[in-house]
Amino acid sequence: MKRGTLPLNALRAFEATMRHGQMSHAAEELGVTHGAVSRQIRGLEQVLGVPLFEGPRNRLVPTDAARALQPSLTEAFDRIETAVLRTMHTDRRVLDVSCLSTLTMRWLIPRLAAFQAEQPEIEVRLTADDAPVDFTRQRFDVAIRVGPGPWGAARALPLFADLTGPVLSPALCDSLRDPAALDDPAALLGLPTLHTRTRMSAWPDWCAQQGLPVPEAARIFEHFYFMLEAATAGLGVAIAPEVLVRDDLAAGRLLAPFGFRPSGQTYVALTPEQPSRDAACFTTWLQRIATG
Amino acid sequence: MKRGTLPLNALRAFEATMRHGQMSHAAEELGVTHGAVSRQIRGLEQVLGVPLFEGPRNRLVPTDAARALQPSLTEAFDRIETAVLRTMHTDRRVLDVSCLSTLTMRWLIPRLAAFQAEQPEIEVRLTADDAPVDFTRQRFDVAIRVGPGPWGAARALPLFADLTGPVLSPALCDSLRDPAALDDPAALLGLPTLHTRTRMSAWPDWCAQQGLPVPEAARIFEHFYFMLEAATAGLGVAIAPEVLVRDDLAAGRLLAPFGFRPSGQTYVALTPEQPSRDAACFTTWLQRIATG
DNA sequence: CCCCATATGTGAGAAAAACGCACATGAAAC
DNA sequence: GTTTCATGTGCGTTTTTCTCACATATGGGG
Repeated sequence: MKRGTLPLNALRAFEATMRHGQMSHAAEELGVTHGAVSRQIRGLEQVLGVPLFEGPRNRLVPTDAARALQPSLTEAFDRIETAVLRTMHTDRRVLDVSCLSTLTMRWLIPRLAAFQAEQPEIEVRLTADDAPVDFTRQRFDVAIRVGPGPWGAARALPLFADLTGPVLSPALCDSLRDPAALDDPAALLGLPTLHTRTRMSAWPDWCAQQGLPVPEAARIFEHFYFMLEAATAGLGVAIAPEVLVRDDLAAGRLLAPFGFRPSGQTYVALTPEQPSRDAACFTTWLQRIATG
Repeated sequence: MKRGTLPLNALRAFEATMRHGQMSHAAEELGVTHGAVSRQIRGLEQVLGVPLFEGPRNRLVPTDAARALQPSLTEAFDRIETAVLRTMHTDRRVLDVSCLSTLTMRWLIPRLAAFQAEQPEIEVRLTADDAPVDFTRQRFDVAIRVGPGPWGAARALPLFADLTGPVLSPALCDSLRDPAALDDPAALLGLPTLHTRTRMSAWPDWCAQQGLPVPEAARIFEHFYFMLEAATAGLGVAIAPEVLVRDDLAAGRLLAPFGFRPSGQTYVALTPEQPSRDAACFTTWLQRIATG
């Protein structure tokens, strides 16, 4: 059952349109398409029972009713926003961080306790994502991404280069018949090779680097960390970024007999051009542990 | 892609919960289940990054953050609602009329169709009430009241004098043993007498007029129109204003063997000193049908 | 201590709302 | 007449919100 209450989203779309003077600009502010705004406004006219805009399509003019309605709405939404922002920043300082999911799990989270110990009053809120980030439209303070760049209007702080190479478990390594095989990358092709849908080019790229034929995929995983778990379990060889397996290497859970090579991409911490103090604090800490 | 905007629905659920003191009541106001309100509030806590309620589940207590947030929200939503309602009534001409509930039911509503036929573009919105009306504080355009006057700053248009007298059903009338009894008002005291809490003085007043002793109350009703229904059903004799039984008399459902006498009070249509055109139109119509 | 009443919390699926995409349409400018 | 600009819209997808049914927590009363 639909509640008989105020169409708040439509009112917000209308108010933004009045403030900006046209639906397209309001759509930008709201992070939706102009079609969504258009529909909201027409729906609002149905509810209110009065037209809000008139005139030619490319130059809509607000009606008297619209002009009369807007000031109250603008003040109300301003008041709500102010109150909400005040509340959000009253209790705890929240830092919204968008990070690649595997990097989050395998590199960032294990180190995050150190940051929390240094800055206990900042709450880091992680969101797993790898889509392009637009700080004007999304409520993130920091985004960690990997790529060749450039990074648009965002401020990019390089963390570390993306180094990739084959990794396998010690048990799998021992299963190689000839111990001398570890001198020859081609020996790996005799083992099951693990792939992930999100990085299907990993093996072809590595093989091209080595001047080797591309092996037939032994297993394809939906998620990168599934593949890494499989590698750790000895199910095969995977091409992995060094940063994602650094802890496993250090712990002896994985071996990287042929090391890692630059993929041409870089891990970066992105912020708005004018980051908040907490965002700057966090990214400075990221750079520190990235080089440590 | 998710828009990074204020969670308006959640804020509204929260605000309603604060105003009502518990989620279940807020849910009633919003027309949803308590589960929906519960989820909205917990989601809002996630977004804001602060708890809004604490304490035992069956007696949640707002946090300081919640208390600080609510006033702005309440004012903002009130403002939005006021502005929206004002806009909705701009195009359609709405006339807010406050009227005695029994008069509304038994006299005004049966005649209202005639007014709508004459003025189809005016929507008459009725509110049953008998409290004193203050046009500077209440959003009424017209109020219909009965009393001795005076009527304060309001402009009062007299409609008709309040005439009261005993009424009973034909069946009850026939049950009187002596047909000549209808010449003697005292004969009525041999029948069950009906009273209403809101007009306990009706019978004493009438008896004083007739020089008769006050009868023992046979039945007392909470509402006037309940009493009138009982009289029509032959359960007893009631003292009624003529205007409220005019249609029943004309239809033969009730009899008034001893007629009606002025009670000293007058039915009036009240408006602000400067009534709107629609209010003037309506009160003119009221006077016309009152004398017709 | 048990039972009952009251109020919130939640899994899962359904319903509703909102949206994106791609294109259509109308009007003004050139 | 063409181009540009801005809104309008069909349709399918996504997201949000909700319901339902039950679970859980807590306090009060006997």
